[in-house]
Amino acid sequence: MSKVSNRLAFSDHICDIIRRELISGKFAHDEPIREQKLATRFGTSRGPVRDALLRLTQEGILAYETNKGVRVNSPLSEEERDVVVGMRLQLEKFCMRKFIPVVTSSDLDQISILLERLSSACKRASLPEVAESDLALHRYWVAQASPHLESTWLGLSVRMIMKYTRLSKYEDIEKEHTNIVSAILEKDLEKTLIFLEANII
Amino acid sequence: MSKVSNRLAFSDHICDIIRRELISGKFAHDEPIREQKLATRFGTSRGPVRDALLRLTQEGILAYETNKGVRVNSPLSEEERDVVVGMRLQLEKFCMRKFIPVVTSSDLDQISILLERLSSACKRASLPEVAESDLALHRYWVAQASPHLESTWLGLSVRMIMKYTRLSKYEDIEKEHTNIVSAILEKDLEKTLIFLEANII
DNA sequence: CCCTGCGAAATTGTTAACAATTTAATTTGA
DNA sequence: TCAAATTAAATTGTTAACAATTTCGCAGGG
Repeated sequence: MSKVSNRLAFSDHICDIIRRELISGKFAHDEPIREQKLATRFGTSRGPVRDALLRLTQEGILAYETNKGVRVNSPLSEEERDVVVGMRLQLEKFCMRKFIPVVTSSDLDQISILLERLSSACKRASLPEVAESDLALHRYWVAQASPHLESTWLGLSVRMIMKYTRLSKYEDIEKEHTNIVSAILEKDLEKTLIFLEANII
Repeated sequence: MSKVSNRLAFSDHICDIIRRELISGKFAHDEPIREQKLATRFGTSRGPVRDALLRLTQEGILAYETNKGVRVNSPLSEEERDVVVGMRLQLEKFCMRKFIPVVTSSDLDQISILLERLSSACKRASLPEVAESDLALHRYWVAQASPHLESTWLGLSVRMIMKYTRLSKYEDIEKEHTNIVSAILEKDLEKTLIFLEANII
């Protein structure tokens, strides 16, 4: 029997792993996802897998049909993606306005670590790690500024990133986030928002 | 190929019922919600109840802690609510722009029925029914214009409505929606958007 | 060749039991 | 008396089995 972490339930772990794989394009669009297959792969029963799939359905990554299971949702249209980008930007700018005035040195340490992870992933040109550490960095200030809206933010961001074709230019991603973080270090709100807008497109 | 109506899974049903009760304020904020209690109430086992609670957690209505279960999420701050309102408005205006040019007479029939149900609920001053039919009406054009973003819209709308429903005047709600629908009937996009902005606040 | 039923296999939906963890109630000791 | 330790109860996490439903292959007839 596998060892279960104190804090995390199996279903949380499975949810994160599948989300990461969906982001990095491991599954094709409209491909059906079988509960038993994932259960045996993770060495659990179907229960936790089912929990994870239901949550990803609510995030909009998967689509669910009664008695037919889940499949990878079809991609957003260009127009739909533009709307999602606008909503995420609106949300994340709000979080940044709340965050910057109250940022602590501990926050800056954490952010530096997350940025370093992202830079490293960019240098290695590892798509899954770039996508994951990109989200993790943004998620930090969202969670700090407004934990209530963290799940809303995650849903928008994941759907955005799934349509992301820009992810091939790793050096741009690294530069954009370096700019954002250094603006945060200076506690320069306006500059931060400008770099955010340049990044979230 | 005509689509036969699928029997709804029990968890969907439970999810809808609990959401409605949360919207109408049946549970206090931070009140813990027990799986077994709901299971016996609905005459099922804990499985479907758990599915429903996890989905509502992802919508942001409930908050989840490992090994401690779910509780009603604390209400949004004024600022957070303003952001959510802005995001929902952005999304729903997009849907309306897509919807109005392609609206059919069948759509107009459906909308008229939904508006009538809302008016009736307003006249009876029945909070749960007002909240539900309000959402159902808006949901119609969202689902028609962009089914991909329907779950995103639902999450935003439910969190919005939880914060203010009890303060609203029913006659205002009825009038606002009558205005929106008649503008749709005239296929007047600009007028519709104006009435939408007056309603989603 | 097509297509219509008819099973058989695969898959999801639900349940009850058990394990792990948290919460409470009670005991114990200073 | 109060607080820490301990035990008991309640609650969530996980599992395996069973039921309901869908999907697929295939035979038979037009």
